[in-house]
Amino acid sequence: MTVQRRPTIADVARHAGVSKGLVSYALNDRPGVSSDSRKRILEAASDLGWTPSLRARSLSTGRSFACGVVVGRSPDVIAADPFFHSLIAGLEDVFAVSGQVLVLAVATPGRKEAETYRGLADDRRVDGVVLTDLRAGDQRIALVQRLGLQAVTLGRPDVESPFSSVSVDDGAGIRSAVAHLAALGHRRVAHVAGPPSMMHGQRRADAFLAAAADAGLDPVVVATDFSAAEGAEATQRLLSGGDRPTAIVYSNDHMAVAGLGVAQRLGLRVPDDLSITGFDDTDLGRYIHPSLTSVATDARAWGSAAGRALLDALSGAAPTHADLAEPTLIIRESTGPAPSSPRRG
Amino acid sequence: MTVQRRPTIADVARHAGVSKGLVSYALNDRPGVSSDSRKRILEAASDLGWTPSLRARSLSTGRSFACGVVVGRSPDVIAADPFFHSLIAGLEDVFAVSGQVLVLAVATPGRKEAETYRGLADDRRVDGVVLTDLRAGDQRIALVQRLGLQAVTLGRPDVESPFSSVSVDDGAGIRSAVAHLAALGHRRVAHVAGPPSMMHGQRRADAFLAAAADAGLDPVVVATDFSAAEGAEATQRLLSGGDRPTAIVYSNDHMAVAGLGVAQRLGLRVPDDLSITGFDDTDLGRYIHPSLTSVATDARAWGSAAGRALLDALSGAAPTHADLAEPTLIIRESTGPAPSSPRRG
DNA sequence: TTGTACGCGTTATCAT
DNA sequence: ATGATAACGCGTACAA
Repeated sequence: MTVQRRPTIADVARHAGVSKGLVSYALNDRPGVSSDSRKRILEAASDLGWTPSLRARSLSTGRSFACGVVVGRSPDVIAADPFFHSLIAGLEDVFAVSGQVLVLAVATPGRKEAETYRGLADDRRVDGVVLTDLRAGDQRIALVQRLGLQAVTLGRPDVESPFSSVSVDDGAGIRSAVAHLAALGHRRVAHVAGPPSMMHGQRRADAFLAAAADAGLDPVVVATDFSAAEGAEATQRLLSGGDRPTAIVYSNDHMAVAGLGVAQRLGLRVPDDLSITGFDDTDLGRYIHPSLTSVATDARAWGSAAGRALLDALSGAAPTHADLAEPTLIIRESTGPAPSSPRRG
Repeated sequence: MTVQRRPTIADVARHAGVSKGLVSYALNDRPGVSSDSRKRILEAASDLGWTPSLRARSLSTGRSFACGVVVGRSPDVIAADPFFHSLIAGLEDVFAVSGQVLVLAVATPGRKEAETYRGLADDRRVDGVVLTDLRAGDQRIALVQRLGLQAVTLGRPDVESPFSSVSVDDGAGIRSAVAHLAALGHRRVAHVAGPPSMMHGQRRADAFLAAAADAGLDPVVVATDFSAAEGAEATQRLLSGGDRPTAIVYSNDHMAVAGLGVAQRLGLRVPDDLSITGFDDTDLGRYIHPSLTSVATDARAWGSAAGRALLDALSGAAPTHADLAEPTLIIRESTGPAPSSPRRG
């Protein structure tokens, strides 16, 4: 009675009457194997049901066959952001079919981001990482490079980077929102932005100001940390000030929903007194009342594009810079004609 | 000029003047090493800055030092559920300090759940998994056991299980919501439930019915898939029917917010005409108008308790069954006194 | 084409 | 009781 043991490469070699090394060559489709031996080897392998051992391969190649995402945002902010789930689903779409695995690490106040990357790198728990929420002068790029990891950035960094990037022109999304509002007759428009330290926060704010200038509008921008709390607070400030905007463009849906709550609490009707737009087109926006006009990006497609770019880089490809389809504005009930000005009414 | 190379156990052995094997024994605190040698070995290791190679250890022990979470819900449903982020943060709190890594896998319609578990298991990408969203007669328990993985379940399964479980009495949360509504004078109350196939969906529905019976209320339950879309649809049905409820208890916040939208669209005032309660106490509930009365659970604590239980199991501990603190009802603006009945008004 | 050394920690076996 | 030695896992790379 023989113990059920997983077949090793040595078993295959014995079975095919060749050496271990040759088996490895044959199975990796490399030259230097006669077609006769190759056939015998492949046959033996399939006879025995052999599959390579991940851990042995890992030891001899130094690769881990895993990629990582480090979540650096505070749990509260990220917890409510559907973007990440979609992104991760997109990454998984790609990783799953290529034998990679996705490692998710959370940087906490206690364990800083840099340490988290270092931890993943010095055990080489991952071969590469996806850098999300790019920041101005992002230190992580140099860090990750120094740690010897591959990476792909979501969006083009503003610093020198040896890594591929996959970008979405979220500025275009903001521009279409502003154009939509301008066409509806709004003049005094506000933007509840993300933090200027985050590139997409800043990029959207820049796009907002540029689009407002183009349309000859009177813009105002308030920065937040992307959380519902700060979104609500910013809205409160904007609406209780003297020269109140008639439209607010939010940098994400989450803040837009919170802002809607604030407006309603102040007795303003949306969109009659105030138009609002979100960003991300989350599921919920469709069902609230009024339903939310929002900029739709395809986070899942973004994730799979990023995953592919990372895998390419891991197999030695040169860095590339891909631009995904422009986001589109989904117009719903939360935007409407600007209220006629008090002077005219 | 010598190449900078990571010190191996052989280097430590040479440095300490002993054999490789003895070094391993010493470093793993195993008997058979004289205190003198042990001291020399530990010194040599720290001199050289030696740390064990994860991949070598992995190869020789067969462990991967990673744990997995397989997300089985459809991306749309999960994308909006903050529960997972908090859960994962809690798991990471524990894993990070114990050298484990969290592997996140997403089961898609294309790649079924069972295959996903199998994929993780036969390369032994993970040593154990966290089973979330337990289902009635959950097949995954037998599957995971057959695959030779350790596991911990979130909630007690209704089938024989060799694994530890960590539970939250979400039924108590629902009961407190129903009691709150009963105290406000509501008689005709509805529950927009999760799917009966999911244990927490069913458990909450059961708790709702039991609590309603206790309070002598007139209950109705509608099952959904936990999505905003079905939550909205269920609400529409409930509110356009003849004997309309004066209060709706939702099985999650997401559906409650969608339901709120539907009610407002129908011209109902919340809470004057209709009271609603959510479950999870998500961030957003605080900021919408009216703010949402909701059952608060501590998903992060749940995650870390589950993580600890899994690690214990991996180091050979017997299965345990832990119950976490009961969820609490956070009362906000979306619940109020029952409208006086038409007959009396 | 083939045999063999290598990567590296763990553990079983054997010697003192 | 201590310690050394060698086998093990398994794919890869290189010299023969």
